[in-house]
Amino acid sequence: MIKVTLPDGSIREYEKPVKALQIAQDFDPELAEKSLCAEVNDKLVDITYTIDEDAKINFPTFETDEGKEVYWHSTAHLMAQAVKQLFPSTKLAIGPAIEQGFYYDFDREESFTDEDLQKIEMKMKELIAQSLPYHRTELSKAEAIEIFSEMNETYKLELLEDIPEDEIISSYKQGDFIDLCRGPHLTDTGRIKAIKLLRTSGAYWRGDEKNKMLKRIYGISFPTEKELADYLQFLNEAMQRDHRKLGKDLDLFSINDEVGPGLVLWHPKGAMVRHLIEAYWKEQHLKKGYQLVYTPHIGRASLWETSGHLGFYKENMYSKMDIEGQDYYIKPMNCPFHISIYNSSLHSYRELPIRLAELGTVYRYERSGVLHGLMRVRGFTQDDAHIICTPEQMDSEVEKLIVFSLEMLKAFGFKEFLIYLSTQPEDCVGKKEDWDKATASLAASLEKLGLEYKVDEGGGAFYGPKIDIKIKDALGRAWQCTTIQFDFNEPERFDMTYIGADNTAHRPYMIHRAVLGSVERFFATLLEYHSGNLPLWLAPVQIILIPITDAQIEYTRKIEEQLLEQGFRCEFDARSEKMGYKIRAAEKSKIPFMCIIGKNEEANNQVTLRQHTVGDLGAMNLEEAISILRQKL
RNA sequence: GCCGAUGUAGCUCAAAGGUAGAGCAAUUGAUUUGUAAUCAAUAGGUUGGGGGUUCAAUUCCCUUCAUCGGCUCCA
Repeated sequence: MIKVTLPDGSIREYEKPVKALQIAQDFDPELAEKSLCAEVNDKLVDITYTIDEDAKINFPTFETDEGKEVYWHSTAHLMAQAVKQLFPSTKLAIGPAIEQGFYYDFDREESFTDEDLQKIEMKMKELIAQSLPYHRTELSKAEAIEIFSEMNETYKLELLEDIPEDEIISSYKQGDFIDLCRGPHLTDTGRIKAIKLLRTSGAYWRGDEKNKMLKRIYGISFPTEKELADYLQFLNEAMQRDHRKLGKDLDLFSINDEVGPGLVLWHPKGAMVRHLIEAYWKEQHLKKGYQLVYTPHIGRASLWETSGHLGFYKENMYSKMDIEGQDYYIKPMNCPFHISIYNSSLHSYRELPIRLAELGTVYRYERSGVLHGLMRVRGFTQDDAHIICTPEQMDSEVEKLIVFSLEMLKAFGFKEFLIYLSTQPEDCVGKKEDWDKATASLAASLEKLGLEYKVDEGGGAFYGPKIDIKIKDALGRAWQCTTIQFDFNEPERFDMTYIGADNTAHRPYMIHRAVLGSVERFFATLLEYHSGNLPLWLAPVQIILIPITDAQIEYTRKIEEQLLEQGFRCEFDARSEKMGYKIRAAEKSKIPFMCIIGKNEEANNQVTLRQHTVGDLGAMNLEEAISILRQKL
């Protein structure tokens, strides 16, 4: 007798071993139709899997992450089959499902062209029409090696080497195509309804740039054409809200060839937004007990030797410059300067924690291929601070910091965050017990605050563990903003001390932290998040004044004066164009409010307000208009 | 840095081995307009840079720079 716990919690008993699919059909025929695989005791298996003992069972559909993963993974196999049929000499590497779709890496001399992709897509559709079953075979390692060496799939053999001798290895076969794979898979290729190959790229074998560069094809698939069309539409919309496009359209910033790649020119409107972000940032930091500092952009080589940057960070630093025979470097980080400020005088434990904050512009070498709009640049401004505290203060400082960071991000409208805790890497400085203590402190704070987070095992900096908070861009790519990092390295190197209650010198703890991360990246994410429709308090131009005819220019000027007096940022469209034209222009430049003034308004001493994307709010007197505006601030 | 694609007017895009064209934006003039484009005229480009092939290159080839999509790395 086998007891099966069904998705709704009920239990059904079977006399004999039974296939998952059968259970699904008995439970809910509609679900059985839609289920892509089975989840037996929290392990994903084929829907054809036979259950021979008591089990808890679930049936993931495409609506679930597990279902999508299986669906896309099977599509990756299908694509590989098509590629092998069209280009038989191609060797297979790996082909997993990813967050949005799947890819497969191939070893082939030639690159895949757009025409190749089309051919592959056509071939995939043929194979879909044949509804080829995905057939699972379990093998010993020796058998697997035999099969894949016969096929000369050297990458698969390399993968096999890493699998322990006694482990059961599985392969999946559909039609004439066989692949080393853990599974599970769909029942057959006919389950895949709508496919699209999206792009090609290069990718190193096993992600290591010392290895051969393979040819990767990315694609996606869906159970219906409609879902595919929706997804392509989403990609299209994402393009519209790309910060690089918005930056150009709204004249916020540019990156100029002659100035240099990765170096940002902030145009007046972008600079206004940045100013507003920074002003808010400063205000908040002062409220939280931070002290503002300013530090130079370059420092002597000896400073960077003391800090250790010339040892461990040299690859990201620009080459030295010579000043009267002395070597100087442009700063990739602000910490040595902040520490120098701390070290400029003696500190008592009573002064701690000391929190030194600076919007510090740093320059880091980034390889040309990684630059990306404002998200990855070579010169950027960190909203940096260093918290120097006693070991006892560490917990409460970390906790305050997490709360503060989330508050700040929420103030700009962000609601969803990805939080990571990165732990001790192999190469690192500091004692293990310090690491454990600091890591535990970070984890404890996150848990105390009830925040969900992922642990990035060994992902810490070499000088300490850290918490990172990431925000997603328009395409769902996550970008790091907040980082809270312990530092066991620099307090030692700079011999930082404070005088304790016992009147002897002690080594303080130091936390590096950036809440927004970099102003450039944060600004970009902010733009994408709001699709360029910045909240009123951040909009570079808040109100555009639109006189309907020249006759109202004088009256409109008076209104403008009063709005400016009230602290609003205004623009005036005095062109001799029709109102509709000016409204269109204002809508396109995403100005939050329009103040439209014709002869009626002037006669009644009123203004007409129109809100961006909302429309006409009607005529009212100026006081009313101002109170509406104030409410939106 | 590596793999691939791209680079034409401020923006979006055409064309083609015989020295480039449109729409929008800009400028000027006319128009004085009631909630997403009034009309006309003008101006704007050594087709990213350098080199080569050719009688002729913006087009073909090489090289270099930059951008885009990834890999790798990170704020």
